[in-house]
Amino acid sequence: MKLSTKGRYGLRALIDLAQYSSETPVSITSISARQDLSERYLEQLMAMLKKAGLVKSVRGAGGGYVLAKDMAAISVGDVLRALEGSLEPVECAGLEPEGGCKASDQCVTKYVWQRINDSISRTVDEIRLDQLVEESRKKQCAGLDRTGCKN
Amino acid sequence: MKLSTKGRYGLRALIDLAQYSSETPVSITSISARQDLSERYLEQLMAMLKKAGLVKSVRGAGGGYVLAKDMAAISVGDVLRALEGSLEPVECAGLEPEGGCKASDQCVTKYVWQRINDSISRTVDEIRLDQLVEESRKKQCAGLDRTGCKN
DNA sequence: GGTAAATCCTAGTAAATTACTAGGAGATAA
DNA sequence: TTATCTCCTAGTAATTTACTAGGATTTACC
Repeated sequence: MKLSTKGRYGLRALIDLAQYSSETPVSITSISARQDLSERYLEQLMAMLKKAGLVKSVRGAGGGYVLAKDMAAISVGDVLRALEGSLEPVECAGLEPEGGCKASDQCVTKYVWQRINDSISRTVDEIRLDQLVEESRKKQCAGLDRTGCKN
Repeated sequence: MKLSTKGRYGLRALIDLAQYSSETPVSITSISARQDLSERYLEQLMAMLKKAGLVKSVRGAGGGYVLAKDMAAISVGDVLRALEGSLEPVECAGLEPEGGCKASDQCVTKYVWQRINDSISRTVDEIRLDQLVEESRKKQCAGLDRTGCKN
């Protein structure tokens, strides 16, 4: 039940992007320098966020990334699902009649997995990027030394 | 953010044990037959549950396992934590001053991990084994064909 | 037009983790 | 004494993770 580095790094990167975004796009180089992340790896995470429609890219010199929508319209759930795939703790928790096992409507544990899933979803969907950026400004995280931080 | 087979199989096994427990202990052989699980693997899971104080074992012929406490005193959280280790989505979510990163009190993402952690904990700690056994009896899961079910 | 600064795209890969299997030692009821 | 159990430690194939590597392409600017 651990989040991978994709989710951890990716959310950090997106908060950073939101915080530093203005008219001009923010480059991977600058994000990875501030957040102490591998440029090459971050590149892949940004590709996932782009595919999910959370960021837009500007190619060429002076290019980079900008948020594709308003900060308030992006939830932590959107970000984590883009990077981690489904957040369901067990696959059968979903209601898809295809992937799920046949016994699932008689299955007691399914009830458990579904409740865990619901509580995670509710939580991540109610935290929005603008809240985090606000919080970050308050805490003056800009100068935060990220060296060695894995979260 | 997936639960491993330890948590999935182990919870199923423990519900089965609770359902079939009486004066006589329940053997791994019988649980694994009903639940379609590997005996050898289940052995290891039961050892973890025993170490966590959730079940007691009776050695020798006619032996097996019994719950170490009342069903109502065992939560899904107890079971999953025994089998999966901490359920925290990210290590720094904990308050341990040792393992956590130094920057953690200025760290915005920590707030996110902590909220996810809290919601998972609240959910799994409020579901108790007796509720699941009750539910299982209602649904008559005894005859449920578990062949190939991975959850 | 050339160059530097970017994103884009695909592969490869070492390390860790998962999900088991295997082999036997020890305990106990019949 | 034997069959049926738990207990304990190792081993291991497959998968996943967390990157790194090598370019191709696009674009601003001189």
